[in-house]
Amino acid sequence: MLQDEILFWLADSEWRVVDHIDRALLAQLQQDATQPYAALGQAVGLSAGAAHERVRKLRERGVIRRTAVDVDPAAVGSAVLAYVMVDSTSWMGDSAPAFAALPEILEAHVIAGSASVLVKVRTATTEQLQDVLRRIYAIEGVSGTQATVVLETFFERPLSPLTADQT
Amino acid sequence: MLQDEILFWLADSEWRVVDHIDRALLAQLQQDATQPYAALGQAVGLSAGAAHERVRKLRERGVIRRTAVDVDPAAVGSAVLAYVMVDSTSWMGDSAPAFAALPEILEAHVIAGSASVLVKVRTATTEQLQDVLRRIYAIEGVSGTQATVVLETFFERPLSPLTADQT
DNA sequence: GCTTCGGGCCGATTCATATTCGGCATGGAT
DNA sequence: ATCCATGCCGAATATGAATCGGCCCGAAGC
Repeated sequence: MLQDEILFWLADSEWRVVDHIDRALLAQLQQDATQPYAALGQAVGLSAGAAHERVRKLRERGVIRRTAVDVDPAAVGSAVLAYVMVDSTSWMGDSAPAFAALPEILEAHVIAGSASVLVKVRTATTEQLQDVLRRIYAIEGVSGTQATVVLETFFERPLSPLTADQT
Repeated sequence: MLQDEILFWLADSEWRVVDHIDRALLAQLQQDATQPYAALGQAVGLSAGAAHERVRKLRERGVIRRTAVDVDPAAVGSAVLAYVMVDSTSWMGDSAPAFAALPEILEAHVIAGSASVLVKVRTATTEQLQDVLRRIYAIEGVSGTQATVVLETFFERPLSPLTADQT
């Protein structure tokens, strides 16, 4: 029945449907993408073949963007996490490449509010964090930075496909 | 040679080594964890069996925490992204479960600075965001919130294991 | 109301890949 | 100098991915 399904209108004028079974599959695959399709199917009440086909289509449609491993930051030498509010004197809308050029920057967003860009940074030490701030400051249009250092991370988790349930 | 390797001293008094080949493997697996071990091995100059063994150990040691799919937030109805600074009147160190209980909260960190907790939130609409703020406000000890709405995301990417290269 | 068509699921088959294993080479320690 | 541990290779085996034909709907058209 259609009420169980969520419909999305996309820019390319195409309807895409993600029903509750797809959501359950996505939730499973966010937990563990290495489990066999047989187990996956059983978890959502489908045969292995049907589960495989649905997952294939979710990939094809771009709902699943990719499959990747989750690496412990501390294990590869990035123990310091900070969020940086970036102030600017000019329009930052085209500055994405400048931020992307700094590998320590994990996320960069244009935000509403007094600052104009918010970035998430991971480094090995606070000295390296300072160096990243210096390089951010060197970006065209940047007039200032305000760093917030994380003392302890409660948790970081993926988006739950099961919660958001209205159009 | 030892100079090529990064050594980490861990709390449990055990040395763990992540050398440059491990880093290359991690980088590959962050790009695409579905590729066969044969391709993986070729990418780093190892046989499939050796690559398999290294990856197995990286999982065992917890360097690889899990393998998961990356889901497009918009496709499952979470188009609004916001960061929320949470002010409090008391020690928030034990409040992790209270934040974790809200599924729309993707990250929660204790921070240095005027606010005490920083959370990342995804919802379908701004109305739902407001509801999340209301629920955050209801958490014991929370005295105020300050939300910053993201207008455009430049990028979100995984930590690069190749950059952080000093102890 | 009946027929046709398209979509989705199932179950089995085939094929690719993961996983395991024995053997060899290297480097460090006794 | 020898022993031992570690890591790699290449092959054998087991497992699961990917494919395919057939069946069962529900919707659209006659």
